[in-house]
Amino acid sequence: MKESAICPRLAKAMELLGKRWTTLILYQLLEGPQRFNEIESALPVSGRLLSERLKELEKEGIVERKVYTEVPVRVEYFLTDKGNALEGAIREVEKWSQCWIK
Amino acid sequence: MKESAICPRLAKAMELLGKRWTTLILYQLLEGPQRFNEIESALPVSGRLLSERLKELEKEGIVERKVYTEVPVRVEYFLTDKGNALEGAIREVEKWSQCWIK
DNA sequence: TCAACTTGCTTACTTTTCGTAACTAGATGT
DNA sequence: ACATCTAGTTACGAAAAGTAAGCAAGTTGA
Repeated sequence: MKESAICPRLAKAMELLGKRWTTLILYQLLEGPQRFNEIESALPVSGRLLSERLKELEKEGIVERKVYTEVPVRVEYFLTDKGNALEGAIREVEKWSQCWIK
Repeated sequence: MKESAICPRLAKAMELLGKRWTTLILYQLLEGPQRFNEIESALPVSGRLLSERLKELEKEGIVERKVYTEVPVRVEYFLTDKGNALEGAIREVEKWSQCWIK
């Protein structure tokens, strides 16, 4: 990698959001808190990748994880303030896709 | 891959925009038409990937390519209407990154 | 008692994509 | 003939993604 002329914050943001599935996972979570299996069913992403992405997003403070020790165990993921702040961007992409994707 | 519950248009959009470098390349082109080497210098992307991405974007009608047969040859890439329509989304991500990325 | 089920993952393995660097094509200039 | 410039392409090892099977913990059913 060579040095970049672009803003490092945007570069960092795109390093996160540009990863496969990440934005669709966040889009899914805009609907509200959701369980692992719910997200997995809603998107064509495998458990392996979903687990990986959710960990990354948790580490970045975009998503939080809450465990309910029920039977069987229930784990819910939801957006933090930082995550919810992405709604504008995600909605813009959604709008664009409605207008421009055949 | 299994079937997805989410809107196929958004899925398609994210398949494009979610690829590494794609959004940063478009961000760069928001500045105006640019040559291959200009984009390559502005971003930490290699010629190999830049070439690949620009072809994809051209195929999707998001970017256009114009060759000037000068000495040496000059090739400029610029956003189509479809590409420019992404400005809102890209600016939202930019704003988010300014507010939320350390 | 104990096999079976459920959720939320993890591991193992294959295929695809990426990153780095070297190389090519076409049109000059020296 | 040889070096130079832009705009790529090619080759190849490394990293990431896709697929499928396995696992732990608690509970239910026989």
